[in-house]
Amino acid sequence: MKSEPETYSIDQLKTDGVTPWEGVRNYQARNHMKAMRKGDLVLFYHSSCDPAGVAGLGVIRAEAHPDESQFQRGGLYFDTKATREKPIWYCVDVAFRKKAKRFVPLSEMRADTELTSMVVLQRGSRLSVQLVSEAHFSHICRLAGL
DNA sequence: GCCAACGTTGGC
DNA sequence: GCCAACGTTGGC
Repeated sequence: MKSEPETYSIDQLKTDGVTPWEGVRNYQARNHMKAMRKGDLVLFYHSSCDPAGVAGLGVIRAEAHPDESQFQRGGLYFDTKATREKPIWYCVDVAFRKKAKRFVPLSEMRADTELTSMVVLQRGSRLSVQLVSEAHFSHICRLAGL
């Protein structure tokens, strides 16, 4: 799961303990969240910053439920087409698990032949919620000391 | 249903 | 700040 640290960082998650992953407004990303199950592990990726990369580990605390921000009129994530009866956007609750002992920068991931097929490294990959294979996941965890 | 225009993402 | 990639919108 990607987040701009200026908006929401791994340190903020550590402070909060758990947070609803609100504001995702992309159907594919939403569907990835709907597929998540309690206890699933999450790589927390810092995007649009220097350096970008994997900053830590989260765990799914609650499965997909309606994203409250879609109902907040005037709010950044308000959606006129969404109703309580028929919500459009969903979010999962993500709990803090661990901060990377070693931050894994994107540049290092790109240089790593084990990770060449990882979704986040593909050209134009902008999805904020992506599937990570077991192999890539454990490799990143090794690099990060997680 | 096509596709141009536009907005957003996010690395560089 | 640039720009490629890509999703969405809306006219036709």
